[in-house]
Amino acid sequence: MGKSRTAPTLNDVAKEAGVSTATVSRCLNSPARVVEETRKRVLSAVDKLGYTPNMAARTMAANRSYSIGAIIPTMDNAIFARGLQAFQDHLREKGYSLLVASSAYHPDVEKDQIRTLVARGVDGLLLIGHAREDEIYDYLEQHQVPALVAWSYLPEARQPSVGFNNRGAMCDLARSVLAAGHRRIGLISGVTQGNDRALSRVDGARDALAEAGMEPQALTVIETPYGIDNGAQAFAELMRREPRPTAVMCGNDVLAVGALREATRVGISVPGEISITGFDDIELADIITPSLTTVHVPHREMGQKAASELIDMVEGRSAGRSTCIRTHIVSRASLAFSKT
Amino acid sequence: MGKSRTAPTLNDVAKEAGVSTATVSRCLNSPARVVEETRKRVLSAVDKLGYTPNMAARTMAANRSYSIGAIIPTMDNAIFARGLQAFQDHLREKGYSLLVASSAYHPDVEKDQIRTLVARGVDGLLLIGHAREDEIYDYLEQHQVPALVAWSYLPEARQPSVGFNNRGAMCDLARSVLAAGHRRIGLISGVTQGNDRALSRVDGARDALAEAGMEPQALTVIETPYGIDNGAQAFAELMRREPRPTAVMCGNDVLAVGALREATRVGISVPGEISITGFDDIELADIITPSLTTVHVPHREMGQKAASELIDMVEGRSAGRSTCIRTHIVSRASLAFSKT
DNA sequence: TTGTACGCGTTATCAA
DNA sequence: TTGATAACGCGTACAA
Repeated sequence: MGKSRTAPTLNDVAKEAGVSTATVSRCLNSPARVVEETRKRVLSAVDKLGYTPNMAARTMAANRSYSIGAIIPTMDNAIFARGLQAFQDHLREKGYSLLVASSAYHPDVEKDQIRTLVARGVDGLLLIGHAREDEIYDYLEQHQVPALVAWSYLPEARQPSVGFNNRGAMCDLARSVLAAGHRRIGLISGVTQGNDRALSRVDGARDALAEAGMEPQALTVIETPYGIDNGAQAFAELMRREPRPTAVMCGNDVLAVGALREATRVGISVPGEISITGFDDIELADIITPSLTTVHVPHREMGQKAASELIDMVEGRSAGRSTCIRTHIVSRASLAFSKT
Repeated sequence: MGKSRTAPTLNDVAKEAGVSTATVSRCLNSPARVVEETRKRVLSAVDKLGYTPNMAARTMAANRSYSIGAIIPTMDNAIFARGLQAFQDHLREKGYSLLVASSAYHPDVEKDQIRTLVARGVDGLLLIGHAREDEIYDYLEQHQVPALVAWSYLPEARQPSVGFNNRGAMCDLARSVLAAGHRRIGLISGVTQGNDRALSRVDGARDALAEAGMEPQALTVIETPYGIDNGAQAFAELMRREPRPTAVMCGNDVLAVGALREATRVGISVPGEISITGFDDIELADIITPSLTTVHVPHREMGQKAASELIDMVEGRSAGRSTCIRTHIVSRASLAFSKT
C-alpha cells in the first residue's frame, strides 16, 4: 500500500498492460500502428497509473523537445507581452511549450540566452528584430535550430521574419505630419544601437522629409531608452531647441505618453501648440488625453502568425516564409494642423 | 575540413582533452574536485569545441532541470507581465530558465499546464493565487515538485505564498472611500470564481462597510472579466441602479480605466459626481485623467522575492516560507469627498 | 502487429 | 585525483 514515490514510467505502463515498452510508446506516438484491442488495454493502463511521459527522456531519444524558445527585450511592455501571449496560445494549441528569456535590449545577454535555449534543446527560436551578429546565425545553423524573426519584416534578410514594415509605417505617419503643415519636427527615438526597429523608424521619418524635398536638419532626433520618464525628459530637451519643433514624433507610444505628460506638466497645449505622435497603438494610446495619433500594429495577429510559421519550419513544412503584417495609421487628437 | 554536423558532446571534449567523461563532467559541476592542471586542459577543450551541455541529458541523469515553470492567467496584463519579468530576471541570475504557460483564468487549462510542466521536469512551479483543487496539490506533492503561490498572501494556506493581503488592502481603500463620506458604493469586481484575489478584494470592501456599521446592501457588486470594455459596461450598469452610487471601487486598474472612460463618455464628472478607485497601481493609473486613487502593489519586488524563495525551496534550503509584500494606498484625483 | 535491444548525453557510484 | 560503468526514460531499427 502507499503509492510509489516516483512517477510511473513507460515500463510500469508496459507491465500493467502486459505488453512491451515499444508498444506503449507506439500507442502514444502513432496510435495507428497498434491494433485497437491492445491500444485500449494500454491506454487504460496509462490512465490507471496516471502516466505522463518524461519529456527530458523523450527529448533525448527523439532529438525533439516540443518546446520553443523566445527571446524578447522585455515582457514588461504591452507590445511584447501581447504578442508573446498570442504566440504562446498558438504554441500550446499545437502541443508546444514556451521557454522565455529576456535580453533587456542587451545583445550580449541575448547571445547568452540563445546558447542557453539551444542547449535546452528548443526545437525553434523566436527572436525580435534582425540586428544581430552573423556569428549567431551561424551558430543556429550549425545546431540546426530554425529561427524566426518577429516585430520586423525584412524579406531580403538572412532570417525569415513575420513582422511589419517599420520604416514604411513611420514614413506614412511622417507624411501625415507633413500634410498637417509641420515643417520643424522633433523625433524621440528608442536606442537604435542593436535595434533595427528603432533605426528603421527613424529612417522612415527621414524618407518622408526627403520625399517632401526638405532638409534633413528639419528633423531633430533624440535617442533615449524606452520609458515614460525618458520620453518626458527628451520632450523637455526638444522644447529647449531653437527653433522649437511644432510636432514631436515618438518611436513608440510609451515615449509619446511621456512626452505628453511633460507637455501637460509645463502647460504646453497638445495639439494646440505642439502635435505628438506615437507608434504601436497600445491600449493606453486611446485612453490618454489627448488621445494619441499612432501606428496600429496587430500584435496578436503577428504573434499567432509567428507561432504557426515557426512550427511549420520546425516540422519541416517550410524553410521559412516571411510575412508582412499590415499596419495602419490611427488618427486621433494629438496630431493637428500646424498653426505656424 | 567542415565542422561536424552535430553538437559536441562530453565525449568529444573528453577525447580532445585526453581524459574521461567523468572528469569533464566534474570540471563543469564541481571544479574543486579536479586538479588545476587537468582542469585547464579540459576547459580549453570545452572552449575550443564550443561545447554546451545538453540539458535534456543532464536533466535525466541528475533528475534536475534547472528550469522553473510559471503558470499565470495572462501575460497580456501589465501586472503579471511586470512581476513575471522580475521573476525571470532573478531566475536567470541563479542559473534557471523559465517555462511560462498561461491559463486564461481557466482552472482546467491550468491543471493541464501543471501536468505539462511537471512532465517537462521543472524543478519548481510558480502559481498565481491559492484557489485550486486539493487534488492538484496532491499531484505536486506526489511528484515532489515544490510550488509557490504568488499575488496572494495566505500564511495559513497549504502552499507557501509570496504575495500581499488582498483583503486587507481593499479594506483600507474602502475605509478611505467611506472616510470621504461615500455611503452608496458600487464595486466592479473581476470574476471571483477560481480567483481568490478577486474574492478577497470584495470581502475586504465588505469588511470596511461592516466595520462602519453599514448594511451590506450599501455595496452593489458587479462581476465581470478583467478588461477595459468590461469595466466600462459594468460602470454603465451601475449608473442605472437606484440609488446611484457616489463611488465606484474597481477590482483592478484596468476595470477602473474602463469605468473612467465610460464616465467621460457620458459626461459624468469624476470625481465631481462620482469617485472611482482602482487596484494595482499600473503606470496607466498615474497617466490617465483624472489620475487614479488605487492600491500600490510592488510587483517587481514580489516577482523577485518569489524567485528567490522558490529557488530556496528547490535547492532544499527552505520548506516554503510565506512572505507578505506591503502595499499602500496611493491617493490621487479620482477619489474625492462625496457631495451628497 | 508486437517485442528485443540499443542509443541518446549526462551524472554518480565505485574502484583504482 | 581520475576512470569505468551503470543508470535515467524514451524512441526506433530490426527481428520475429
